[in-house]
Amino acid sequence: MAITNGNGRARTLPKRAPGLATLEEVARVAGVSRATVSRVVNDSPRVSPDVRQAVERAIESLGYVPNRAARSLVTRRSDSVAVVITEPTGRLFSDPFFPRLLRGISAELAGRDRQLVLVMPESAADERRAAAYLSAGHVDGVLLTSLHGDDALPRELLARGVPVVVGGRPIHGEQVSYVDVDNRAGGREAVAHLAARGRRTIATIAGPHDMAVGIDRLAGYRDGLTAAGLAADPGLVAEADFTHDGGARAMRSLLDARPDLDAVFAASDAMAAGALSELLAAGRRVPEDVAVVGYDDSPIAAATRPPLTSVRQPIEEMGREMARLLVESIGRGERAIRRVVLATELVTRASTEVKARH
Amino acid sequence: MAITNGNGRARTLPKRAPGLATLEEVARVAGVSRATVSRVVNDSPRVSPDVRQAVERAIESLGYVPNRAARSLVTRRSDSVAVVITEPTGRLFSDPFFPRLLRGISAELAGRDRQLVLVMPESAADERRAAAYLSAGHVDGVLLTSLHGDDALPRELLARGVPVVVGGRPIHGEQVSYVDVDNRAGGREAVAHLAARGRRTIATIAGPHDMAVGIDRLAGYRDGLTAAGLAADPGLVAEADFTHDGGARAMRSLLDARPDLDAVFAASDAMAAGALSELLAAGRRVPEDVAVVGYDDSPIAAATRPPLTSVRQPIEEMGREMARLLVESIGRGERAIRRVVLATELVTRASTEVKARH
DNA sequence: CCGAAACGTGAGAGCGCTCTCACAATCAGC
DNA sequence: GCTGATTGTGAGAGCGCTCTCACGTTTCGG
Repeated sequence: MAITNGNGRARTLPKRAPGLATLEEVARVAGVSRATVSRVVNDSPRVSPDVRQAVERAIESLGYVPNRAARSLVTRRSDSVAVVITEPTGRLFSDPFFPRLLRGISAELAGRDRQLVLVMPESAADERRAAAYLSAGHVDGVLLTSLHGDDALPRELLARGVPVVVGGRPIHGEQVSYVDVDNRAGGREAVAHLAARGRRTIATIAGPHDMAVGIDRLAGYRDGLTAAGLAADPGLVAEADFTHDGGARAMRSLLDARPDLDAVFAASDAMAAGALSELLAAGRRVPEDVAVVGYDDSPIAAATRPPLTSVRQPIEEMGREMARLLVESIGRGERAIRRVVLATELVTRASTEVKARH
Repeated sequence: MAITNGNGRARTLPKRAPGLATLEEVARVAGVSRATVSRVVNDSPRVSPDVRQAVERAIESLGYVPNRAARSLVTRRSDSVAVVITEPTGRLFSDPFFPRLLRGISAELAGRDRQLVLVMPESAADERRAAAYLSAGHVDGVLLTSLHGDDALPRELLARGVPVVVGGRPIHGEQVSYVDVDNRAGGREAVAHLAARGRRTIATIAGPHDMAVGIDRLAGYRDGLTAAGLAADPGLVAEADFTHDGGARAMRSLLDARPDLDAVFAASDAMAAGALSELLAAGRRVPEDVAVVGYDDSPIAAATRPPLTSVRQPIEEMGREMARLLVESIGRGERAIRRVVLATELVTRASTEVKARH
């Protein structure tokens, strides 16, 4: 008879799955104590070689796997790390940033035998719940991505003593470890590339001013202008929201303000694609009349006509680095702040290269 | 002095984080027994209203959060669910399928108070490790996506008694619960749309023959031809690998075989975009000479010129449904096989609509 | 108004593990 | 050969929780 409690779960204790031995059983088979088996399992050096071998054989024959819950209970470690992705919209779906980042994180954590717990709050209520969950010590550390400027989560977690590593420079200079790509250098390089090809009136479609990527890529654009000896003009700067349509709108306003522009650097490929559509609709040839550079080197960049020159970021690497920093910080138990900035790379395609005439 | 064991972790037991009360403390504050607090926490009906209220007040004042490890240890439940994403390449990065799916899964699990453990094996060794991990009872159930035909994982897990729900119809008709979108109906609808606009020589760029999505969308294409009274011609069918370049190559061979074709249905937006580039390069006008339909309704579809008519899939919904099926199956403890197929929707854009002349 | 059933609560065991401590055996130094 | 350190091992406590069982109290039919 199935009696259920308030949760609708069966009340009777399920039996341990067959084949799942306990430390106790391994100890009996190996003819040693539980403590010794535990030492073997945890790689303690204080075990004699022959005993170790006997235990390993017993483990093998019983297919023993440690019970994480029991271990967690006593060590007060969960050996799991949360990845929090709070993305209202846009970037989450418009390019493969998150899958790549997750892949990098996952690869690094798997190698260190840590679970990856994914948290994707959608509403403010979700975020509250997530914060409570993360603060409750259910995970050993937290990886945060795409903070919006006023995000209190990292502060809260740090205050609770939960190790945190952020992906992307936090905008308000919070005292927290982070890994970022060198967005500023990427922007600078993009503009240098355009200037080297003779472009003199280089516009930019910047990302939102309240996101570090938006700010940094714009700063890089300005650096690039300065380096090339070109004048900055507010009429050459438009802001959009990283989306295709936003990019198209921004392009329209740039064309209104400066019909003479001969290049555009967009802070995302989606925006660059939108700008490209708009340029072609306005009768400009790309790259002959206007060269276009995107950012992210996403699949969109290869799919447009002409394909887009774009700034590639080492996203998997960023994920790996985040995981590495976090696990090290957990292991050491210290809370030193570390910052890692990874280099970008410009990928050249037809949107900036005028074919030689012959 | 920091003494560390073989793991390089601090040996001394960390103190429980301040503010993290135990059941015991709550019981003391509320003036009841541990068992009663447990009942309140677990929504047992057998608690009198006044006692319940007292306990809830104590929980509130102490900021009590149950320790999952301790609970898991006794219930033999982890209240966590693994999501396994095994994607050699391509789909993981070419469209936002996985982020959306994860979002759907995450939303559903959060509402049911379950953790989402993400597993992304990259190598065969990773997969072995993942299989061992998942079989060891560390999670209550497993959500699998994008199986390659010969994947033994679902069988293994089922044999171990681990509940499994698969995303996407398994190709070999495995006896396993799954959620899929109606790829066949989507293909049929795409072709019907083209036929209704007077297209008579409709080609298709199919996905790989060893993936259910490839097979089903092609079957839908054939259904559509039959329904429209059009003849099937092997020269109108090309196979590609879901990528942009693959789509372009397939388009080239289709144009060679049937230069008279007036429409193409591609089984992914990336392939449709590749086909589009190729068509334009070959001097065909889209949609005037050749109409193009993609699949997935990904950002690529909106970014091409002209934008692509495409088949939209309810991906978040699919994730939610997968999570729902899994959690229900865990809760009931039964292993009945369930199948859910979700409807698609055709999103019409300029690649199939010739503007009326005036 | 009595006995039985239903209800609300507490005591206590024990989930599987790690870690401290105690102790026996071995080793080194003189 | 004795003392003292070092090493390998086991006994045992206890992490925080859930669940069974026992028991006192209320409810209710006859």
